[in-house]
Amino acid sequence: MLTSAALTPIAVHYPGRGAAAMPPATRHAARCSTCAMRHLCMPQGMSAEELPKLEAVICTARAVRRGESLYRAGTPFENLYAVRSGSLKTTMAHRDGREQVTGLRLAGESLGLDGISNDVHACSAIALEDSSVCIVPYAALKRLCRESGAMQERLHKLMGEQIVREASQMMMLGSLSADERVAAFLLDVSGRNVQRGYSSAEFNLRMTREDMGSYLGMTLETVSRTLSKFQKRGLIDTRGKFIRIVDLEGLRDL
Amino acid sequence: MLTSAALTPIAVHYPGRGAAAMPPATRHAARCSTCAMRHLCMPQGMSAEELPKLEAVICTARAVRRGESLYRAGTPFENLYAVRSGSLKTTMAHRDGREQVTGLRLAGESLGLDGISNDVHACSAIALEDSSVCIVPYAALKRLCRESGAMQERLHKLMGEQIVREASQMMMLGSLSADERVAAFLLDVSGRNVQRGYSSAEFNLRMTREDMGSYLGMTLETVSRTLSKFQKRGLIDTRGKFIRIVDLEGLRDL
DNA sequence: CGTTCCGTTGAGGTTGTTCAAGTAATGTGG
DNA sequence: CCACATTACTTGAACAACCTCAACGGAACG
Repeated sequence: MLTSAALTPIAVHYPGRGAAAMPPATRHAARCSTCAMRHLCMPQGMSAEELPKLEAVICTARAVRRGESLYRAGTPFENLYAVRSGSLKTTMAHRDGREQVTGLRLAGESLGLDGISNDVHACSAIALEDSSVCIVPYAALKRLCRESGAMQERLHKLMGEQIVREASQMMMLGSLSADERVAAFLLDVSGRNVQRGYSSAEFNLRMTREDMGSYLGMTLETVSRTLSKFQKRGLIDTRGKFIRIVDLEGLRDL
Repeated sequence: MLTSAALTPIAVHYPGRGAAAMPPATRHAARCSTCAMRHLCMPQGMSAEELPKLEAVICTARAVRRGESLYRAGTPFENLYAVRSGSLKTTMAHRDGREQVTGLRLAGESLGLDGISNDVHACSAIALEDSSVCIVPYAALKRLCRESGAMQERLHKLMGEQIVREASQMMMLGSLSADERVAAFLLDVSGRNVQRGYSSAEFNLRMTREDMGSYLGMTLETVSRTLSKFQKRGLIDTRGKFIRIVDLEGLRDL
């Protein structure tokens, strides 16, 4: 769990700015070993002698500006990533060019597993705000996994988690109404914020209404109308991309 | 790729009966090392000395009767499985009890990865016909993966494939019309048949219309109407659960 | 400070759902 | 092996949820 104070301000106190608002010194202090990477790289039970190897492998950082892609569908897969600050969306395209948002990654979460099956990325990853990621060369990580059972376990869990998360998303798309989907999405983001040590009630969702709609299988207009409706009912309080959940139970009950 | 002649009749020549139609002797002959397990367990590049270890770990079989569950959501995760004959669906439930079909597994495909993240299964797996699976104890497989890079690679690819498959399914649910979804589904099953050495044009889909609807995010009535429409247009030829694809290109063009 | 992108809201249309009835398959016990 | 019970599939008609098109106000950004 990411509880490092260094990252907290990014999401909570500088909601409109992202990583850019964090002073460079702080940014530098938030090295992988003390921040988001915990989640990917610091399984409990990793021995003192394994840790340095791990850090040697993983700790290269990369900045991605808002709108830029970290990787593109169809390009060779080489690295996994952990979001250090900011947030990204993953998208997938049809033959006919239609694109859909398939995922949202917040600070502390991992990225890039879609490339493992074919050595080519199946999705594109695009920054929703100026962000920074840790680069984890897959080949090196694989080697490490053969040396360390804890590391192997961690990687398996990461993949397993994504499998379950995507299955839940399929369920959501397949059997929930528009209202239910929006509510479930807000609760999901809220829950992930709690996991990462942030507020469950307030957050900045850097996706546009169109991104949300694409992710939730509906149009941007329906997203907007649904959020307005929730607001009228006193369930949430929204001002553009900033969202406060007022009645969490109310959202859960649909 | 599963090309064993022993399995072919199951899907092609005994469409109405499933594994039950195969004589017991044949069934016994179709041991893991020669059949479905290839896909899970016989990565290219596995050395002669690794192979026996592998077989020692994986080759326990289990029969699952139509309608029975191989595992249930919420039960402890211990094994992965490879479908040896027959087919299963995976389902996931909401808090409120609503169930949705989240996957279809044909002979040669793997099953159970949904349990890795939490050591508890997230889905249930239910046989669509009398089926048989190979049991692969996860703990033993993990050990093996640390000894064999090829095995590690294979497991990673399996998980990666499921991640990509589920992302595609999300796309389908999120942005395709009912017609497109049904067509995509038929093409998907057709393609998987080809991969497994069967006919791309003819197959028995043991799911009910309700299962398909649940999987595709629509009602059973819409599935039925859509299939009827495709039939009228000369795209497919259906008689209950048996489906022949007449105009593959036509389906691709929507 | 203008331009572009984003968000909101309304009116009307379409797709897919719901409810209902009837028919075909499947499985079971006699 | 047949008659029956059950489950699965098909089709129709009315309705609702969501989409499309359109117009406008506001925020973000160079």
